[in-house]
Order: sequence, then structure tokens, then C-alpha cells
Amino acid sequence: MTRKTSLKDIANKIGVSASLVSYVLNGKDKENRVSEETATKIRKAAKELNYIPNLSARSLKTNKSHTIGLIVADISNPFFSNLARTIEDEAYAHNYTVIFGSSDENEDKFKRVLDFLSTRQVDGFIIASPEESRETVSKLKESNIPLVLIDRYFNDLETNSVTVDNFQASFDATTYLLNKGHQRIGGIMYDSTLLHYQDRSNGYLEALKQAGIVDADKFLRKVNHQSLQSEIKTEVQKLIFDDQVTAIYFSTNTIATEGLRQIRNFGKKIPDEIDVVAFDENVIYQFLEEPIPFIRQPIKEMGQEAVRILIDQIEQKDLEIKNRLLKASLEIN
Amino acid sequence: MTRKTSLKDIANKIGVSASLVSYVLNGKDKENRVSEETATKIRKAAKELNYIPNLSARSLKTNKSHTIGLIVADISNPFFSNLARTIEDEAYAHNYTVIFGSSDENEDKFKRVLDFLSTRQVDGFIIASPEESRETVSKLKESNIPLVLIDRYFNDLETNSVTVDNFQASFDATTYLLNKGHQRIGGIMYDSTLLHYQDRSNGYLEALKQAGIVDADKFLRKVNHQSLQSEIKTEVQKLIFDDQVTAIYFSTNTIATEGLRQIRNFGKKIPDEIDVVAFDENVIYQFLEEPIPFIRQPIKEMGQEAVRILIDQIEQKDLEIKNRLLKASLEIN
DNA sequence: CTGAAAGCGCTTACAG
DNA sequence: CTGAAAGCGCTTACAG
Repeated sequence: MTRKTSLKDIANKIGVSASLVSYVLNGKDKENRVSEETATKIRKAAKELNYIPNLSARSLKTNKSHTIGLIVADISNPFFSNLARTIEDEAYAHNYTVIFGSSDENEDKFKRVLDFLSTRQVDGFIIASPEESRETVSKLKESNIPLVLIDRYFNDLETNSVTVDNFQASFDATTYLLNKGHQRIGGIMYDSTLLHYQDRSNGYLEALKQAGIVDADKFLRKVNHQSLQSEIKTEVQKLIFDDQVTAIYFSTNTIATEGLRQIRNFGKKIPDEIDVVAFDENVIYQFLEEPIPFIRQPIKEMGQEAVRILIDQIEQKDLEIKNRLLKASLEIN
Repeated sequence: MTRKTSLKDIANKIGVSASLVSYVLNGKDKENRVSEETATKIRKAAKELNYIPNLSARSLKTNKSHTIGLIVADISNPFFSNLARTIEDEAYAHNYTVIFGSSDENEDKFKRVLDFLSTRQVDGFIIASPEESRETVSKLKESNIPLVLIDRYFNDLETNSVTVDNFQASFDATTYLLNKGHQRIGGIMYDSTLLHYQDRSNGYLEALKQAGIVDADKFLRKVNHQSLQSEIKTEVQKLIFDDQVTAIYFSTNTIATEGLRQIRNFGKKIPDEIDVVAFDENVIYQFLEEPIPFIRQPIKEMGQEAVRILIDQIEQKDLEIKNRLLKASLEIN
């Protein structure tokens, strides 16, 4: 295992100083008035010696790692893995690399992942913050490391964020059902303090209220993350048989998948007997008797925006705090 | 933005040398006979000053980054995102961090990602190599950086690998259909030079041959990655209506999803009119009239093994080349 | 038990 | 147009 070639090796080979090699290989030959001849020789030698810069050394000197830390709830969740993919692409395009960690929606784990990645000299973070993580994020912000929240956000915490208008999307989804004539519309949501989930509840409730429905929350059901399957089963059963709803709004991908299974499990036809709208796209929708309407989040745009905002701040091109609120659209087949 | 505290800050604060601080904070105080008293003072000061080691500096010195480069076909593909998750967990458990890139099954992109990550001082790679990448992987191997292939492999290229017995799994799946009395069994595969896909074809063919079926390959269909949807539609149609098959084996997740859609699209009942087995698990199977049998890959084990082998080699604990062939089991509900 | 020193491979202000 | 030098923050062999 031979040592990798360094700047100095190149410098020695052609008899110039390391400074010149550094300037040339970093494209700063013009501004440092390196002669074209020397520059050419350097580039040639670099190629011949198969030079790969040592980024640890560069990092140490410049205090920049060109690495973004991405923390999501779970990289194996399709929403987040798709987000990760667009973030990867955008980061690579800017010559940044992505290092990731999953918080499992758990504040403790989140803190550990954050600490771990902080050690790694990341230049900035893109974070989908879990419940109860306000303090941690607030501290992170105070440490002045660039930071963009994605998907989730906090009130009264001035940070960059890229989110979707969950309220409006839920409002639209519910309105769609109302417009089809439904009056008894169930809504299944996460029992969570995360604001973006609350926005979904509120959008649903507001649509019902504006339609003049009294006790708008009487068919709103909250389920827990940990006991999702059993709770959804119970709630779907109650909504259908006790509450006699004619439609249900499922406020997340996971809830929809389980909810749809249960509706069929209870022998009800979708959409004829129970009409349905879901948040997020899912392949399974194509395996129902009829494809159902769903809310599509602009995942690509979210990832791209987050990376752009972050890199602008890392490179100090734009330090203004940005809050991008993107639109999620209801897709009706 | 104040400068982060360094080893020297701690050393100065309590009036010792940086060496001692380094020893203590790296848990080498015993072996370097640092006095318990000094050690305690150092640990206390480190905590007070909120010391975070600069890993770039450490990397530069030790030539180790404690970072693993993961290259898959596409991080947003469920198989790979699940794999990524187990790799993340196992890496974190060993104090390693994961940096990733997607090759899009494209050799050029693969090379670019590899070059890009190589620059980042990764200690080793876990790679799901795309078609035509033999040369690139071979060169990488010669550069002596630790490397584990996952999911895919090459003949006559001695590298660590963690793969699944695709031949046996396909054989089992096909045998399952044969045992149910099917004689005309279609098989839809990728048209690919990747060996693990060919193993799947071969397992299917071998099962048919052993069952005494002549022209075993007459219902074997190969489809292209890029025009998957239309080709599968055509092939499913031909298999059902021209070839009168009574069962189909779908050799990947993606092929199965589209294939199942098409069977239903052509009005055939699963499994009564067309029986089916698929490679890989998928939520959609629960949305069919009856859940179908499928081959489950031991994703967690694959990820864990790959990380363990890699780290053993990085840390030179075990330099022997390892080829782990794991079993994928047929799940029948 | 402790400290001084070298050096990892870069970048960059400075001098000429 | 070019070179010498300092220094980023660590680790570690060596001396005492």
C-alpha cells in the first residue's frame, strides 16, 4: 500500500513550490498570476500521479468539510428516502456530500445522532426534527451552524425551513370529499405535538366548519405511532359501523396503508361504500378497485430548496433566514 | 461565532500538556500512566468547555476518518433504503458514520460517485455495483482500500461480498409452483448481465429442468430496466393469452409490482387463474385478493455482516477475504 | 507520570 | 510570477 500522492510530490516532481500547485489545482491560478506554462505542467503532473486531494487536510485548514448532515426520522421510510435522494443529487451538484442519520422520531436518539454528526465537521444540517426536540434544535441554532428544517418546523424559532402547506392540503382534501356530497367524514391523524401534523388536523376541521358542519371534530380520531395497526383497526371499525361515516381522510402514508387494508377487511368497497382521500402517494393506491385521490408533496422541490438555502448560508452568499412554504397538490385520477 | 475549544484550550486551562489531554480523552490514560488526578481534571475541563474533537485533524494525523462510503443503485429504492438503514445502525454502533451515493445502475455515474467519495477520506466502501463496473471495482480493490460488495458480485474477482443465494431462492420459488401442480410457469427477469439476476434465471430454469420440463426456457422472459412498464405489459399478456401459463414467477420487487398490476388489468384472478410468486417483500401483496408467497431477503443480516466485515478489515482485525452467502427464504402465508 | 516536538497535507498572507 | 513559512488541531514516539 503506497502512500497517496500529495501536493508536495507534484511540486517536487516538477520543481515548483506547493503553493503554486495548490493555486492551480484549485483553479486559482489566474487570480494568483501563475504562468500558463507552469499551470499546464502542474495539471499534467497531477494527472500522471493520480493526485487526489486530502480533504481532511483541507478541512482542517479551511474549517469547511463540504459535507451536509441529514437527519430524518427513518431513512427507510419512503418519504424520507425519496427526500434523501433529491438532497443527494442537489448536494452532489454543488460538490457537497451527504452523511445521514435516523432519529426514529425519538428525541434522545436525535440528540445522539446530532452529537455524532457534529463531531464530523459537517458544514450544516438538514433536519426533520422529532417531537420534543425544540430545545435541541434551538441550541444547535445558537451554535451558529447553518441549519434548515425540513418537513417539520417550530413556532417562534427563527430558523430556515422548507415545509409544505399541510393545512391547505388537508383543507383541500376534505373539501373534495365535502363537494362530493359527504357530510360524515372521518379523519385519522397522528396523536402528535408535531405542528405539521396538527396543521393537517386543523385543515380538516376548518374545511368541515366552513361547510357548516357542527361538532366538526366528532369524527376526528388520533392514533399513536407505536400501536398504529391495532388503533387504526379499532378506529376504522368505529367510524364505519358506529359513526356511519361515508368517507375517511387518512392524514399520512402509513395511516392510509393500514386504514385502506382495514376498510377492505371490514368488507367495505372503496370508494362506493367508503370514500377516501390520503396524504402522500403510494403504489398500493393502484391496487385498489379504483385509484384514490391523494395529496402529492413536492419532494424534489423540497430537497432542492433545502440544499440551496443551506449551501447559500454555508458559503455566506445569503444569510437571511428563509421560510419556504411549498404547495402540496390534491391529485385526482 | 466563537472558536471551538481545542485540546490546547483544555491543556492551558489546567496547566498540562496537550499530550496528556489527548491520552485521557481517548481513553489511553491508563496505558500512558496518566495520574488519576490529572485525568479527572482533564475530563472535567473538557466537559466544562464543551470540547468536541476536530475529526479532520485526527483524520489527517491517523489517516482514518471513521466514515464508510455506501454506494447503491438508488437510495430511494425500498430495498436499498432498508439496507442503508441497517448499515447506518451497525456503523453507528461501531462509531462509524455513513456517507452515501446512488449510481442509478449506471457505470459512469458509479465511477463519478466513487471518485467523489474517495476524495472524502472514507475508510472503506460498501458497494452494490452496477453493470459493467467490473473494471472499476477491480481497480478500487487494487488501491487496497477495504471494500465489501453487497447484493451483487463478480466472478473471478476476489473481494469481500455479502450476497444472497439467489439461485436457491429462485429454485425454491419455482419448485413451490411446480409442487402445486403447475406445468406452464412463466418467469419474468431483468435482461441484465448482473450475476445475481442471472442466478435467479438459472434457479428458475434448473427447477423446471429437474421437474422434467422440456424447453424449460420457453416461458422465460427478459425485460429492460428502462422500458419496464410497457415490456411487462406485453410479456404478461403473451404469457397469459398466447402461452397459456397458469403461474408466473416475478424475479424482483419492481417487476412483481408491475406484473401483478397487469395480471389484474387483464382481468385474471390471483392466484386462482394465475398463480404467482415474487422476489422480495412488498406492502402491495396485502392488497391482493389473497396475499401471495414471496422470497424474503435477510436485509438486516446483510447490512450487519457487510459492516462487520468492512470494519474488521479497516481496523485490520481480520484481513481474510470473506464471501458470505446468505439464505433467502420463501414465505408462504 | 509529564512535556516538548514533529508532522499529517493542505491554504494563504506575505515578501520579493 | 514564484517560494518560504506559518498554522489549522490533532497523535504519538521519545526523552526525562
